[in-house]
Amino acid sequence: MNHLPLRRMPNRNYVEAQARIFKALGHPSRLLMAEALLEGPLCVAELQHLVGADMSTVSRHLAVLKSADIVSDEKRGLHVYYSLKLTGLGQFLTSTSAALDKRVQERQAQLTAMMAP
Amino acid sequence: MNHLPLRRMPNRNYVEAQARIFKALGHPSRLLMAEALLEGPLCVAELQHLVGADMSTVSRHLAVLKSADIVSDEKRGLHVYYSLKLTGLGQFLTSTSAALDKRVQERQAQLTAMMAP
DNA sequence: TGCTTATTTTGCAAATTATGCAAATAAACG
DNA sequence: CGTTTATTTGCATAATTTGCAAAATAAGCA
Repeated sequence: MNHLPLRRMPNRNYVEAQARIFKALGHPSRLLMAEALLEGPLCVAELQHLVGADMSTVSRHLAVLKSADIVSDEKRGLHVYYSLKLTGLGQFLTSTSAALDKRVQERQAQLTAMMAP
Repeated sequence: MNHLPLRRMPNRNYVEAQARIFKALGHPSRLLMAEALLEGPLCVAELQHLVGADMSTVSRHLAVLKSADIVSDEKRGLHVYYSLKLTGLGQFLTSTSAALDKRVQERQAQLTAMMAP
C-alpha cells in the first residue's frame, strides 16, 4: 500500500554497496565515460579516445564501473559496447552541475564585492 | 528559450569537480553521515555516535564533505551543526537503492533456479 | 588454418592518496 | 581558569592509480 519510494535502513552492507557506486564514479576518467554513456552505448576504442589514456587503463576503469553495476557490456563483432545501467545518474548530475554553477557564481559575487570601493 | 535543465560540456575542470563530489560520498562513513543529514542537521557528536569512529576521524570526514560543498556547518554554542547542502542526493540514493535491490533479487532468482531440479 | 584487430588481464614499479590513532590546538561558555 | 566540543597535525600503514609491456582471449576474415 506504500506508493512512496522506499529507502533502506542505513544497513552496513547496504551503505557499503552504495558507497562503492559513488567511489566508482569518483574518478574523472570514469565519470567522463559514464557521462558520455548517457547519450548511448560506446565501444572501448571510442571511450579510450574520449579520456585519452592507455587502452589497458581504460579497460581497468571500465571493469570498476562494471563491478559497481553502473555499466553493462555487450560484445558486437570485434567490439565491446558499454551501456549505462544506473538510472538516475543524469538527474543527479544536473543537480551537482547546478551546485557547481552556484559555487562559481558565489565566487564571482565575492570578487565583485571586493573590487567595489 | 531553453527550459530544460542544462548540463555542462564534459569540461576537464568541471568533470573533476563533479568527480570530487562522488569521491567524497564514496566512503561508507561519509555516505552514512550524508544520508543521516537528509533528515535534518546534526552535530558532530551525534554523527560520531552514528558512524562509531574517533571524533578526529569524523571531523576529517566532515571536512572532506564540506570541501566538496556537500554539507555546510554552523556553530551553535559549543556544538557545530552540519546540514546537507547538496540537493538531489535523496532522489539519487533512491535510484541506487532500487538498483541494488534489483541486483539482490536477481541473485535470489539465480539461486532459486539453481535449486530447482 | 593462420592473420589481424579489439579487448582484457597480469605483473611490476613509482607516485599519489587515504586511513586511523594520538597528541596538540582552538573556541565557547560558565 | 577549567570544562566541553571540535579541528588540526604528525605519523605509520595501507590502498589506489598509472604507465608500460607482455601475454592471453575472442571474433572475423582470407
